[in-house]
Amino acid sequence: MTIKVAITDDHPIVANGLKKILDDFESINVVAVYATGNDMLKQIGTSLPDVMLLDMNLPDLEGPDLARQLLKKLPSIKIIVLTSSDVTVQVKKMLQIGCQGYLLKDSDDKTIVQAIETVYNGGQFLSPIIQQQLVNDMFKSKNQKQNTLLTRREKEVLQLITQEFTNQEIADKLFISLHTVDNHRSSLLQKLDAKNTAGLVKKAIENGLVE
Amino acid sequence: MTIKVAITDDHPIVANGLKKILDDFESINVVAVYATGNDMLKQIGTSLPDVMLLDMNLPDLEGPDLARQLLKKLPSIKIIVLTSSDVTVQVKKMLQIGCQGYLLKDSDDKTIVQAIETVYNGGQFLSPIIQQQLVNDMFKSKNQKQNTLLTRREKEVLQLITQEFTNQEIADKLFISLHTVDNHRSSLLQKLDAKNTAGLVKKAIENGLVE
DNA sequence: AGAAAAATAGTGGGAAAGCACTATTTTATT
DNA sequence: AATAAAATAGTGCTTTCCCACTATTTTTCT
Repeated sequence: MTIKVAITDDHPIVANGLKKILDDFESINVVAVYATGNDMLKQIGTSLPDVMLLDMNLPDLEGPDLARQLLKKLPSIKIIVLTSSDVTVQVKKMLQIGCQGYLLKDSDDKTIVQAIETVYNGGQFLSPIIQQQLVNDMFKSKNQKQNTLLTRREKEVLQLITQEFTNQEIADKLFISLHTVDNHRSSLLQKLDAKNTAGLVKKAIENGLVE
Repeated sequence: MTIKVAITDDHPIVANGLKKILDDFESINVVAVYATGNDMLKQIGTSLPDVMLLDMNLPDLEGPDLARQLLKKLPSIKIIVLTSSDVTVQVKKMLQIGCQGYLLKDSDDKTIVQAIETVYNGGQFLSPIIQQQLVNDMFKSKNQKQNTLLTRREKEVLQLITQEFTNQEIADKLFISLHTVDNHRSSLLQKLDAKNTAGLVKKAIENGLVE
């Protein structure tokens, strides 16, 4: 029994490195390596892997979107998200979509193989640090806010704020009223636990919402 | 003639992947892989590589410090900085210290090998994108501001701004008047070419003035 | 010692951000 | 089809930010 694994990562070092690491294991067969989300979606039909190692931060498509589309095409595929960031908000989102694993890039060979085998057998695998963070997060959110997830519009507004636009300029750009922008801004301050613009920008950068 | 190469990177996937990639080339011999800066410094005497592939963002030591210490121990070693960020300020710093190469992690196998061979033969190697950015940066700085240098007080104020303090709060903290803080803030806006608080925070983070 | 740069403090005014609300319409989700 | 979430828009108000000045004192450098 060999597990068919595919890799999607735009960093050749990571992608090729992973492939070489996995090639050493007899139980695993790397059937494809993709550099972009679109490449992967187009060609996935020919490789039909059991497990996909998916980088969160691809240049062309956002992680959650890509995962959703992939699952639509191959509903039985197991996705392990590969990332160097450990932002719990993103982890939650990916798990909600239906990903079975979440690995930080500083995992060693054995952990990766273990993760692949676990999800292949119907299990779930999270990097220990992430698991811990999720638990901590649950405790926190019970006491305070469960709504750390930003909406589409809030993200747009936040991004424009980091680009040094004023509320009025943002309103013009999005064809909405100044008041609406102000409202979004207030929600952002609340959700991100920030005091002012400075805090918003910091959180935006921390959460990878900039550039 | 084989080139002795060592790797220092805290991400096992990257480190092991790199090793496996380089093992395929006969002209290169990977003599050591280190996960932390301190490990590397301690054990570097036994491996004595010609070229070091050095990750910028190690958990224990800052990139510039580590490079300096490494060069003190092995003055003839060639260092290629490996990074996923392409912040020109950091690139400049590392080159100034005496690193010979700067590679983005999304370089492919051949580029990496080429970089190793180039620096081994006394040359310099930069990822094309970085090279371009450095050139652009030079042009910019010649046309406009040579005064990107912030004063002691300006840096203090900027740091407090990123910590979400208001001008009044900053004034109280530094035992100066609100007006003085306001003045520093204005200089910061000018010097950093920012429009507002959002811009200040972005620049502060870009230039590594936060945390 | 003298010049230059930095830090200090001020006035006055306009623009922007932030807060606390209410309220309607549109979009998702089930 | 019903409910919840998100997006929209508003009022009124206060605080903070940003700008353009002037001006004095303190540090730093040559």
